Amino acid sequence: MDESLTGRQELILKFVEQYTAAHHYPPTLREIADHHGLSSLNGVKKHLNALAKKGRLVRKAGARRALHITRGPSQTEGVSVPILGRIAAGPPLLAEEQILDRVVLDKSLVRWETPFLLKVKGDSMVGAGILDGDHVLVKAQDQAEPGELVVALLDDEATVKRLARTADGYELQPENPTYAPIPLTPDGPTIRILGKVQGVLRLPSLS
Amino acid sequence: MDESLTGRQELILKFVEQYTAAHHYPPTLREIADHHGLSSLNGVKKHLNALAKKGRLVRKAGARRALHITRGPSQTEGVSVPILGRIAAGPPLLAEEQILDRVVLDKSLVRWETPFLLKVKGDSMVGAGILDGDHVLVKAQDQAEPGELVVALLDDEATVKRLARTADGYELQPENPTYAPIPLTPDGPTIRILGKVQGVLRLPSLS
DNA sequence: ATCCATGGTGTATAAAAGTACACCAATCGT
DNA sequence: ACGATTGGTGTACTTTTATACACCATGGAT
Repeated sequence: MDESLTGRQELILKFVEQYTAAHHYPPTLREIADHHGLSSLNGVKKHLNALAKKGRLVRKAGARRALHITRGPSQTEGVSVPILGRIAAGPPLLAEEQILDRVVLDKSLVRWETPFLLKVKGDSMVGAGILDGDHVLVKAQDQAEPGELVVALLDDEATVKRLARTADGYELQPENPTYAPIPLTPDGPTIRILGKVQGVLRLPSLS
Repeated sequence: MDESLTGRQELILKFVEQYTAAHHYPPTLREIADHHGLSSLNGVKKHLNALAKKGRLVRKAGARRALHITRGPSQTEGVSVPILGRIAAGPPLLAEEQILDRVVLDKSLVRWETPFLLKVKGDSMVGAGILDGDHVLVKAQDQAEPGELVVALLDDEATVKRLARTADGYELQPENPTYAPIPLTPDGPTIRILGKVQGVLRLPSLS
C-alpha cells in the first residue's frame, strides 16, 4: 500500500492533530470541512477514509468525534516524573515532601516504574559526561550490577557513582581523577543503593 | 465553592480519564452511564455538571464527546519535539521528511518556538559533557553569539561546536584537544548556523 | 481510449447523543 | 420540620453529526 500522503490529506491530518491538542477531543467532520473551506462533508469523509486506509488514523464507524491519529505527536504520551530534592535516609524514597517539582517526559523514554530525577552536585562524574547541575534520570531499585551507574545514599547524601567490583568486594568509583573511590566495606560509611541511572538531562531551565 | 469530590464524582472523573487515555477521544454520556450501570442519562449529566462547576472538567454544551478533564494526570502538558535525522542544505529545516520521530518534553523545558533534537555524532565535544550518541535540544535560529554552543551546517553535515571570536573573525571550536577549530573564513567551508544548543539529553531509549 | 484515484459539490437520511422536564429517595445541616 | 445536595429513573424531544448516493472534474497510468 502506498503510505505517502497527498497535500490535502497532510493538511487534514495536521488539523486533526492541532484541534485535538487544543481541545483535548477530536473535531467533527463539519469542523474539518469548515476549517478547510469545504462545503461538502463527503470530501472530508473520503479523506479520512483514505487516511484510515493508510494507517494514519483510526475511526469508529458511526460514532461522533471518534477518531484519533495513530502516528505523530498526539500519540506520544507523557509521563510525569518527580524531581527529588534532599533525599533523607528515612524509608519512603518517593514521599511527597521530597518532591520539588515534576516534569513530563515522553513515555517511550521512561519505560519502568518509579522513575525520578535527581540533580547532580559536584563534578565527580565529569568523565562520564555528567556535569555539576545536570539531572540524572533514575530507575529506583535497591540493587545494581558492577559497571552500572548508580545513585547511592552515602550518610544522608545522595551521590552518583559507578559501581565496581574489587578484589575484596565492591566500591563506588567517581569518574574524575581528583576523587578517590569509596569502598563498600562493613566498617565504612552506611550505603544504600537508591537506583540505577538511565539517562542524563542537561537543561538550564530545570535549574 | 467546595472543591472536594463525592465518591461517584471521583469514579466518573476517573472513568473519563481512563477512557480518554485508551481511545484518545472522550466518552459519550451513554458510555459513562453504561460503565457505571446507570440507566438514566440525566444522572450522568448532573455529575458532569457538578464536576464542571468544581472546575475539574470542561464541557462544550450540545456537542458530542466534547469534554476534557482540566486537572489530574492526563493534564500533564508536554511539547512534541521533532528529532531530526540528516539535515540537508535545502531550505526547510523542519520539513516532514527530515523528522525521524518525535518525543514529548515538558513545556517548561521548551519555552521557545521551533525546538528540535539532534543526535550527536562523534566525540568532538566531550569537554562540554556531550558524548557520542547524546541528543542536543536546539532552538532553531540562524544567528549566535560568541561563547554559545551552536549547531552548524558544515558542507551538508550538521555539527555541534562552540562559536568563538578570534583576532580576525570567528571560529567553531570543538571541546576535545584532538580536534582542531574550524575558522569561519570566506574561503573556508560553507557554514550556516542552524540553532543554539539549549540542553543535552542522554537517553539510551532514544537510540 | 479508458480506468482509477484524488478532490470536490449537493441533497437526503438515519442514528447517535445531548437536553429538558417530571418525579423519587436518602442524607445532612439549620 | 424544612430545604438543599447527592444520586437516581424514565420519557420525550431536538440537534448534531455521520452516512449514503448521485454527480462532476482533473490527471496519471495502462
